[in-house]
Amino acid sequence: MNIGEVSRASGLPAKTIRYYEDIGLVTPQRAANGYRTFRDSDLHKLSFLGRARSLGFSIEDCRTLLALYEDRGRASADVKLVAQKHLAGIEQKIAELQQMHATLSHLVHACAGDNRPDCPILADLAAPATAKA
Amino acid sequence: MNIGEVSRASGLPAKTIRYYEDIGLVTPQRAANGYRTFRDSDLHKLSFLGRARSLGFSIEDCRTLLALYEDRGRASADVKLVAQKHLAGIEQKIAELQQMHATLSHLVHACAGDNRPDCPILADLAAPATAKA
DNA sequence: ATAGATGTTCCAGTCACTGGAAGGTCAAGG
DNA sequence: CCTTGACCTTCCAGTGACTGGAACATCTAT
Repeated sequence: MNIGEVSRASGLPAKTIRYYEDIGLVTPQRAANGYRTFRDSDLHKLSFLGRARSLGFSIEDCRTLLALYEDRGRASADVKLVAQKHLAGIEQKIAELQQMHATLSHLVHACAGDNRPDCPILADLAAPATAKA
Repeated sequence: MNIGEVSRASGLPAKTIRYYEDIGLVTPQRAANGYRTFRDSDLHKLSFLGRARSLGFSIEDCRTLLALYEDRGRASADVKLVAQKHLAGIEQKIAELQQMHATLSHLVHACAGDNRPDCPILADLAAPATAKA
């Protein structure tokens, strides 16, 4: 398979696939004309990567997960640990975003949004330490 | 005030303050020795920026908000629009993260986490389109 | 005089791509 | 045989918002 075909099959942009080769996540073979030639196993890896990335795993996590996937003697505990750490990171990000959301939605609600200059949003940004509402 | 003092007062790292000068968000004066000299208004701006950034506004949003803040003839509607767009972005990110969280926590839960190789997490990553649970 | 804290600039790296330029290769149609 | 268009190649630069570090100047206190 050429890169266009694996791109369609994996859902990953060709640019991304080349990048993954660059950083050593896949190692397609080369045809005589210089074109990359992907085996089924390469496509499989790329799909794995696409799915792991879509769950928010970092590239380094993906590298680890891929290595574990290919290690038939792995301990599932190792996989679980990677996933749990990532899960904790996600939870933290959600909490941060929810905090922002609470503050911002409160401010947006309080803002008239008309043609007058008075604006509680700007007032809040300008006066951080002040108690509000 | 020198950069160290405004750094302590604003809570922003000196590096960040220099960066903000680089991109034109603040324009401190210079003393004869080449040191940056910050006025109260500069510190005020930096605090504003720090707070806006902590609410997740992009640098470009911050630039807009700062301009609106300093425009006494602004319409609060303009401010509100910026905030609402940002709020929508936050809501989308939260939704994405919650989707990831749901999938991942399900998988983590299903994984024994022992020294055997069988692992539903890897199984899921390897078989994306398959129904699970 | 000197030590240590503070300041300066500039360059490079982060993360995971993404865009674009400049050019080689291939299959189909005239 | 030639051209057109789709596909492929490499390489360089940019994204966002800093952050780290090197190499050097300046200030403050002893």
